[in-house]
Formats: sequence, C-alpha cells, structure tokens
Amino acid sequence: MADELVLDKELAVHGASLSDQLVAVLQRRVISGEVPIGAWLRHEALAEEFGVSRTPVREALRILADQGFVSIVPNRGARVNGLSGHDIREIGQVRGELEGLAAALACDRINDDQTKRMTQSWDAFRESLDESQDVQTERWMRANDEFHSVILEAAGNHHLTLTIGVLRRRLPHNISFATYAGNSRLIKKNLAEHEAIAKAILEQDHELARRLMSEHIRNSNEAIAHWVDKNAAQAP
Amino acid sequence: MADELVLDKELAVHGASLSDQLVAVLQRRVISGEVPIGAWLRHEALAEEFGVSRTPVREALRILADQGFVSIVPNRGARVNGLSGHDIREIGQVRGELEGLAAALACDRINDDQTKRMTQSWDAFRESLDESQDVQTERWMRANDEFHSVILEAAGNHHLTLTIGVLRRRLPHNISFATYAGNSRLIKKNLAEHEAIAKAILEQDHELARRLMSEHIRNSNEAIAHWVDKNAAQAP
DNA sequence: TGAACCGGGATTGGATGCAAGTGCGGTAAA
DNA sequence: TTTACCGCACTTGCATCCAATCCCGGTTCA
Repeated sequence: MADELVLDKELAVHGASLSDQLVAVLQRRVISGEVPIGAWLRHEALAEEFGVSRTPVREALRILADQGFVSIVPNRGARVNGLSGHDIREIGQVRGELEGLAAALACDRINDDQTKRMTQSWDAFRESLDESQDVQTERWMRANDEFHSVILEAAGNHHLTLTIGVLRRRLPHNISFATYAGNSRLIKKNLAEHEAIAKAILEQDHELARRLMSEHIRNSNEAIAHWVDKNAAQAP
Repeated sequence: MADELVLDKELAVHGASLSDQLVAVLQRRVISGEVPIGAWLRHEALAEEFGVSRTPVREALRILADQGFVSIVPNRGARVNGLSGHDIREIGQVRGELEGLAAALACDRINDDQTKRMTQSWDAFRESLDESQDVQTERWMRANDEFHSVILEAAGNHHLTLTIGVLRRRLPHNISFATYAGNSRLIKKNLAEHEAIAKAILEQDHELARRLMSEHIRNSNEAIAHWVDKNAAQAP
C-alpha cells in the first residue's frame, strides 16, 4: 500500500497500463541520472518498490531496451547504458539537422501565442542568470526545453516531433546538467544563440534560422561531448 | 512441434529471446502488408501459431506498440496501424532531411567498395526495367534499398542510421510496392534521380548531393502519399 | 418498433510458479 | 600463495493461472 502510494505519486498517467507507467518512470530515472550508468535494474526489486508483479516490470524493461536506454543481458538482467563523446556528437549532428528543419518550418507557421511563449522562455532564460548555480542551471534547462518545444510545435510536423523526441531521450539530462552547471559562459553563449534564432524565425529568414539552429544544437552537443570525454569516469 | 518448425523457419536470430524474435517476425508481417491495416493481433492465436505462451507475445506486442506499428486498445488488444497521406508526407520531409545529411557526409567518406556497390545497385536498377511487372518492381525495390543503405553506411554515423531505420520502418513496404508496381514512369524518374545523386556524391558536391537526395525522398513519399489518398479504401 | 438492459463468451492484464542459466565464494589441489 | 573447480544462491525466461473488462447477442419494456 505504501508502495502503491509511491507509484501513484510518481506516475503521471493513470489510465495507462502498468507497463506503460513503469516505462515513463524508469525513463525519467535514467534520463535524470537518478540511476547511474551501468547499474542493474532487477525485476524483483522494482516490482516490490512499485507494488506490482514482475510481469509488467519485465515488459517495461524490454521496451526500455528497445529504446536503447538499457541493454538486456540474457539471464543476467537489464543494465543502464551510457554514451561516449562520439555518440553524443553523432546525435548532435542528427538532431541539429532536424531541429534546423523545425526552425525553418516554424518561420512560416508560428502564431502569436507561440511567438509570445518563445520570447518569454528566453526572458526566463535571462532571469536565471541571477540565481544561484544549481537553481540557475535548473531554470535554464527548463527555459531551454520550452524554447525548443515551442519551435517544434510551431513547425507542425508530428513525425518530426516524434523523431526529435527519440533523439532527445537518448541523451540523459544529468549529463547536460553537469556540463552546463556553473558554466555561465556556456549558458550565455546559448542565450545569445537562442536570441539570434528567434530573430531569424520572426524575420522569416528560413535559411538563416535553419543554419543557426543546426549549429546551435551541434555546439551544445559538442560541449556535452567534450565534458563527457574529460570526465570519462563512467561505470565499467 | 510443427509450430516450432514454423518459428524456426521464420526467425533469423536464434540466440535472442522469444519476444525479440516475435518482434522481428511481426514487424516483417506488418511492413510487408501480410497482415492488413486494422487487423487485430490476438495473444492466443499468435501464441499457438508459434508454439509459445502468451507472455512473450504480450511483450512483443507492447514493443510493436511503442514503435508505432500497432495500437493497444485497453482490454481489447493490438490493432495494426495505418498511415494517412498526410503522415507519409510528414515522414518524407523528416527522412528527406536525414538522408540528405547522409548524402552530404558520404561525399567525404565513401570508399571504393561502397562506390562500387552504389553504382552496381543502380545497374541492377536499370536491368530491372526489362523484367515483367512484379519482378521488376521487386528487383527495383531491392536495388533501391541497397542504394540508400550504401550511402548511409558511407556516411558513417551510427545514430543517423538508427534514426533513419525508425523512419523507414514507419512506412510499410507494400504501400510503396503498390505505388510503384507497374508504374515505370515513376521508376524511371527514380532511376534518374539516383544517377544524379550518385554523380554529385562522386564529385564531392556536398550541397548538391544533399539537396538532390532530400528532394528525391520527398518526391518518392509524395508519390506514395498520392497513391494512398487515391486508394483510401483503408480499414476503418 | 425501437431503445435500454442484462448475461455469457471471449480476451486482455497482471500475478504466480517453476525450470534453466549465471556468477560468486569457498575449498581443494598444485 | 595461486589457480582450478565445484556447488549454491540469485536472477531471469517462460508457462500457467485467475480476475477484470469488454463486446455482442437476446430479451424486456416503453
């Protein structure tokens, strides 16, 4: 019962099946870095923690494996996957391309509400510079997400959104967090790039918006990849 | 036992878990159009057919649902998904962008072996024009796959390959087949586009290769989308 | 005649049971 | 002391089992 409370508290969607809910929770845990790279996820432990049987846990782990979050070692269990700097650069190249497309599409399709949210996110961005380090990074990351989400929404291509979602989920948040935390030089650079992108979109300069966005994503992933390479103290 | 024979014959990988093997088989069936859009996939029937219990079938269906092949209706089962013309155009835009990137990358990275395979595929392409309609389309589709696969391989970005794979799998083969079958005008157009792309890659004209490939994919998906819109006799 | 209602059959969702596989620690031998 | 081996505990993989849900038919009532 206490377990079910934990489940209720942590789960967003109630109507979905247990496995779907578990997928969401475990994704969050991996992306947030709450469970470290290389950790084993055990059926029994998770089942007990969430007050369910091993069956939905197994299903969830298989889906996570299919999504690349964990690797299933036969008869051994599911282990959380890590990424190399090389992986991160590759992902940056792919995602940069797609977010560039989104920015170009957004030029023609963005509406007033979205414009407002885009510029607002970037105000929040600015304000976050005055906060303490962790709060700053936290707020910045939210503003960053909002900025990209609005543009994606404005682009109005469902499959594009889906595909970028897949790529976003490949990169655990805590790595980006660790890269940007307390590095206000990087954050300011990001801010400047966002402003330039927003400007290009509002001026409906398709090619500029595309190029700037594309570079922006690649720059960002390059910084993260660099951090990962430096701090390559990953679990074996 | 007879059932297990069927399983063995149809399954490629033997070491993998039953659910993984089932995922592969069912993906093939959906992509090939062997099971029609809107059809229900039943646990019991599949379990019996493959001589396994319902548990691995359930796991496989959940993974297929996560990949978008089927939709799981709570307490009702898994139903094979179809795509609208709009979906196909959206996918074309996304995939065009990424294959364009692949072509641009391939300019610098393609090696002799890959060059040979690329031009060979396009010879096979040409030869297929002399065959009977179905054989022609069949051979053409294989040549087409080979052409794109080689370029992707030459691009040398693993995550790009993964991502395009996801997009490819979203579009059942039988729809493309139906679109191109017996339409040698379309096939010839495709051939011409392939030749132009190959030429651009070999001349290391990054921007041209990118643009041609991108347009090529969008054209192709446009033709398919058009066919789907015309023949919108899809299951309800 | 038509709409609301109810029960049975089919089907899924989740829990539990059991055999098979794996790694680790302890022990014995070199 | 080091290395090879063996057995045990742990974990997974799959099968089976039970309850909850849903649809579809027939039936009843307005």
